Amino acid sequence: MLEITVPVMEPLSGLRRTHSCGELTLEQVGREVTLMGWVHRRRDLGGLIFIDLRDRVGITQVVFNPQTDPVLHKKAGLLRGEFVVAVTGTVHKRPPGTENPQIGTGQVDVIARELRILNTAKPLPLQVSEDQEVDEALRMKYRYLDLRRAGMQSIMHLRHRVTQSVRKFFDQEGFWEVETPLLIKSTPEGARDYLVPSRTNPGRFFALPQSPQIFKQLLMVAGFERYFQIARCLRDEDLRADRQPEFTQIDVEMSFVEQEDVLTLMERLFASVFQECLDYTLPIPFPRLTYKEAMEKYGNDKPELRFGLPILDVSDGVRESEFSVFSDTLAKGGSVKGISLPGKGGLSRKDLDGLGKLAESMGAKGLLSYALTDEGPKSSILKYLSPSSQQKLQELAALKPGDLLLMIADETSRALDCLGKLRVELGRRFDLIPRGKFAFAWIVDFPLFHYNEDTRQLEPQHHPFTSPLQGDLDLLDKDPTRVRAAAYDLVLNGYEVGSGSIRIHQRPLQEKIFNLIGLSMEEAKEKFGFLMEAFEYGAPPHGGIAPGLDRIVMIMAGAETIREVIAFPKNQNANCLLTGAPVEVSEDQLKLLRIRVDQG
RNA sequence: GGGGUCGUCGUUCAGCGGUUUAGGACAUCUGCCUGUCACGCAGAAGAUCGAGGGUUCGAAUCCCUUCGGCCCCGCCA
Repeated sequence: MLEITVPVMEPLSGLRRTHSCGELTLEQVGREVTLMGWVHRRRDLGGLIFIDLRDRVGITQVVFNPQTDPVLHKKAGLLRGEFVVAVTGTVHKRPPGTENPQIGTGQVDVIARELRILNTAKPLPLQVSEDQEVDEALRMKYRYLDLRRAGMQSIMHLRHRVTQSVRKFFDQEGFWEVETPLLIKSTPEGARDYLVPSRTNPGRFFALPQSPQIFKQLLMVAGFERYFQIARCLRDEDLRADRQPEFTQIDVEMSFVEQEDVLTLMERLFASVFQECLDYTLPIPFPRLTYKEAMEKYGNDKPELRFGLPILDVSDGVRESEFSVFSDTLAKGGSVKGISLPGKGGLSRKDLDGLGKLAESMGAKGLLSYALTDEGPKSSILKYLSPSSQQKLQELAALKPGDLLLMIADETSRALDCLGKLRVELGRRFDLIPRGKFAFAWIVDFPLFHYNEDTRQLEPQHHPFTSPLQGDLDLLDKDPTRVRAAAYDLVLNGYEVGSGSIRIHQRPLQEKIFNLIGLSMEEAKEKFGFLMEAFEYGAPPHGGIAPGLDRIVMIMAGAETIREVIAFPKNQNANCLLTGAPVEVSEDQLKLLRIRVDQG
């Protein structure tokens, strides 16, 4: 008898997989099958050996019996976690009482006739077969193992289905998928560019695209009319849980459309994608809020709309109060803003202090409360509030018995900002945010510009190719900060997941905007002359949007960070912990590019 | 650039100035086990407590510095 003591790696040599590990049912009983995959778990009972064989699809139990084939059984005893094997055997109905209802293939097992060990595996730095939390740095270093785990497989499969669903939708709608260049001209406005030196043009550099913006507009000038691209975008900026240096946009541009056309198309896109990929019916149309409404009701331009608790202006309720925080704030033109918390009037002093601390950490000077308890109104500033003030306050906040009103008095924008952050945290703490809900919304009527105090210069809120709203054109000269843009953001569960606009398609207006943001005619020509020239050869009116694929999939998957939905993400320092990139390069490489590194 | 937080066997977690020879679970190794399915049982090996410095009779534990991970501010047209 052949004595096997160490696993020998064997070739496939013609062996073909007949089934996946996820598809065997009672239907295949009696048939000989060949499965290939990884040893997920082994249960060596001394006699019988059970192997859970895993592939991308599922898990099938393979049985090795020492009585039917002692040599094979001995070989099976050498198997360890994550060995790669091919098994040929017969599908059997499991003996009664040994079925496993937890897996789809649990009615059957495969009695092995042949086992080939295609590769071995060392003991693992992280457990593929278990769903425990593992240090993220370790996951990144061994990302190929991390990606084997069920959770990551299902997320990456979801991502695949989303991109396929997006492609199908756009194809049906008559859009052409076009690839735009990765090596492009650097235009240092906005985010920092990743630069690529050109060996054939020493001393000159390409930039990697922050988005395909200009090229998709040129495609409209080219008469493509409807374009989309699953496009990689690159920005050399600092990272966040929802920001990676390279990320993917569903880039879209259309000719002969107005804002409404883009919005409704996107609503149909996401309704279709969510239905197909999650079997979730999105209510359309999505709610639309103006930028101003969003700021006033939710304190930011990407409101979390899975729950209510809008911010209220209660200034009128405390206008007559002699409490100096109120009077001073209002005298200086600030506001008193509040959030009404139904049923939370019974919170203890300690709870309220905790919320106060929280508000302070969010930039508030303090948090004031007013509660309607069983024993009547309760507030640390009760003595400053006359009965009529209280009456007014209760009306403004629609307070019912048992409710709590939290207030911040400050410069209006700061009060809104703090309450906006507080609102979301209150939603979390009091568990007001429904799980499994997807609340899309549009934010519209953004200002075209914002004023940068440091540079004393108007800057585009979106980008300089955004068209002003038709009705606000006359304000461009009079009061540019009041000009609204034909721009729109798509918001989902408190994340900005897309941003778009109707573009400028006429040279004179484009020149005017460049001028207003302080770009001289020379600079404008130097940077964007080719675009303005294109506008002179019959550019159609056009507009578009670019939803962020990573963020949307992250939210669909219920993941906490964008890294969870990217196969090989960077860490917070924009390093790849798996490959070690970025790395220093050799003197020879630099010489070829005529680059010297300042070791500073 | 700034603020916060974490770092203990391969993994995950406990220990947070002294009954610690740093403990459990999983993984690994050895033995037993023929219907297990997170198999079970018995045993073994495995950790200079991220690194460096300091305080102390005594430091995984307190302090400082530093490195690394994560979260946030700035930044992201």
